[in-house]
Amino acid sequence: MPDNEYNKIPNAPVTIQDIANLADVSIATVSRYLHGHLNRMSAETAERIGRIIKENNYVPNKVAQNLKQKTSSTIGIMVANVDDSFSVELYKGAEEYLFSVGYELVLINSNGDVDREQQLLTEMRNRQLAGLLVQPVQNKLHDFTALKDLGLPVMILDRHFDEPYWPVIESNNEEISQQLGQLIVDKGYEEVIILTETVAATTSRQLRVKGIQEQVEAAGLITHIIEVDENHFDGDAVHNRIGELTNHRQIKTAIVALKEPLLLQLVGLKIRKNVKYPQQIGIVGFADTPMINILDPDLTLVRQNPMEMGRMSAKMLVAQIKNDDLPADIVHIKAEIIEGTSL
Amino acid sequence: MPDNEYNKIPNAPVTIQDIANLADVSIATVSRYLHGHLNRMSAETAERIGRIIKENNYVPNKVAQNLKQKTSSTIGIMVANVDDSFSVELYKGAEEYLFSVGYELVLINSNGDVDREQQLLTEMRNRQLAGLLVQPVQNKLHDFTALKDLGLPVMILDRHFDEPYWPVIESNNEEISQQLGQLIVDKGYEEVIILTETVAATTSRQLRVKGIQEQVEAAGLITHIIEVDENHFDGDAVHNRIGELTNHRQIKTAIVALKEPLLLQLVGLKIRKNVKYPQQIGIVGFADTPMINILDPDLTLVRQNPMEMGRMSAKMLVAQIKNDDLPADIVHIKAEIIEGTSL
DNA sequence: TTGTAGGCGTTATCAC
DNA sequence: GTGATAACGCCTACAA
Repeated sequence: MPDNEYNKIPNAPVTIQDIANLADVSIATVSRYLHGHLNRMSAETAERIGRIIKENNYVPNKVAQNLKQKTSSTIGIMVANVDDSFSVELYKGAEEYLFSVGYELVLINSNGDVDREQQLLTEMRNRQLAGLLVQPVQNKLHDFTALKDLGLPVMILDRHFDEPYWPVIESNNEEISQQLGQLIVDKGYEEVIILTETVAATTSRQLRVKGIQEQVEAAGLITHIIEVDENHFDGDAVHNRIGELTNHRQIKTAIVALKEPLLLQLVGLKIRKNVKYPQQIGIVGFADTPMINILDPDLTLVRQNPMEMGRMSAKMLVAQIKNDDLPADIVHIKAEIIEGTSL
Repeated sequence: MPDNEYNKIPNAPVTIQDIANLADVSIATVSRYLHGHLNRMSAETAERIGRIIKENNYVPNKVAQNLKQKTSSTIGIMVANVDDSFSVELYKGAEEYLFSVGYELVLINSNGDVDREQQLLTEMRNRQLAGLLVQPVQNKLHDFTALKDLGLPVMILDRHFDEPYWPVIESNNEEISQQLGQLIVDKGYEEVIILTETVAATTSRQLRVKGIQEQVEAAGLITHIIEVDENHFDGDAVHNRIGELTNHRQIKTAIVALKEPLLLQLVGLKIRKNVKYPQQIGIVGFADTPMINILDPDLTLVRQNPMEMGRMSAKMLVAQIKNDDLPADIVHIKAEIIEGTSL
């Protein structure tokens, strides 16, 4: 049955064929028009096609385009935790750049769950994405090989694997932590408590602990690590543990929160327990949102630049897509220490 | 050229045709296998196909499936502002439900920009999405008609339009604001200051102001509205203005922040300026993240339930997709007042 | 139980 | 200048 009779269902999207029929040309000509090959047709034809496209509100079907072209202008970013503003900033940085160069960025959340990550990864495999930005949940990606086989351009954010395969964007975790350690030493602290989630789970935590310890222990200080579960934070327990470790605040101690939510908890404790900082106890932590400063402008903190990390990773991803080769292996985005009075 | 010779480029994704060749059956049989029609083939065939799919790590090409089926299992959610945890919670609630029923949810950010919203909307039109969740930036959607023509299932979150077309999920803004107004009256306040971004821009703000004013002015109190730009918050200016309005705290005044970031700013001011609350000045605000309570557990606040809003909207969207009809016009998700001591 | 073939909406290579 | 037409990978009547 020829297509130029009107047996369309209502709301059926208009196709290139519809436009061709209405304009009385072939779909090839319409396609040429759409791709700007206006020199290959008469001015009238072009005008007519243009008008009819406008009138009928025609937009090419991306799915068909993607199928044909075996790629799309959509890039995915799989973040570890949308609740974490760090992840959101990664998205924003990447999105800003990608939008400016004609890609769309689509976010999915592995929600800190490795199985979920695995599942989403397989689902993304056959999506005809142009590329993928991944902030892995842990130190390794499970579906590693499947992605490799696919030849899909990938960037790894905020973590790295033992065997690097894709380029990595990270904060200069070790370096900045050394600086922080040095600062703690310089300020005359006698002991250091590191408040963190399970250290072994991510490279960033490992590097931070390493950096701080190196510097601080070289100066003869003792470090303690308190590992907590962010989702079941027991303020009183932590407060008591800190009390024990500091011999009830007789020892001048710096407490370092390796992650913003933990720093927040610490600030909350400080307010509630009415502890006097930083005379005997100094606090400092990693934090990336401006918000925390609204609350306590005097906090000393280590500020990463997740937005820049997102932007840079997007640039490198596009480079991969275009050149089909890998730029650098690993790029460090500088974090900085903002000195307040809490340390 | 027949497809069963190996002229594939390396990394070319394996197709149903490849599997058919390797298994020595037709693609129809493989397709049947994939769709679980195992009764329509011999056990050996099924076993063989299954094995070969495993071995070759085959996953059907979603793009081709979508093109053929004219729909997909992907749902989009366009949020007004990823920086706002409210938007993120909407996403999470929707995602949780959709994931459980086999859809994927993909987030895009209009970033509070109506033009951006417009553009993304047109880009989404031809994406073969199964449905779309939208938290509009303002009281109206521009590309309204284009979406209508498409017959795409849509849910509107957190805003509503003058001419409702799609079902809406909202907080019970007016009702809860009336309750809040009553609470303020009951607590013996003499004046009310409402701190908000431009009221006219969104229905939720309008309804909140309306609810509070109704209740409070019925009791003879005066209300003042301070409209600020969240992104250029001038703490000192707001502090001074509050000072003027309260005759330098001689008048017992309740300050209501209509949005979490503004409440945060208020708390920040309170800390920095060392103002004594709530003897003369009470503060209360809309806030949705638990975080704010870590900082100040004594805050009285209005907590919406964005996660439930996301979940409910997702359910209703799926209902639309399945039944092709609209459930209810508008659903209100209850907010609640958490009483602390700050008001 | 299994295969053939047409079509989903595009793109692009040929022809004319 | 313009139009057929063969893919892209998959689904699904309809045959066999």
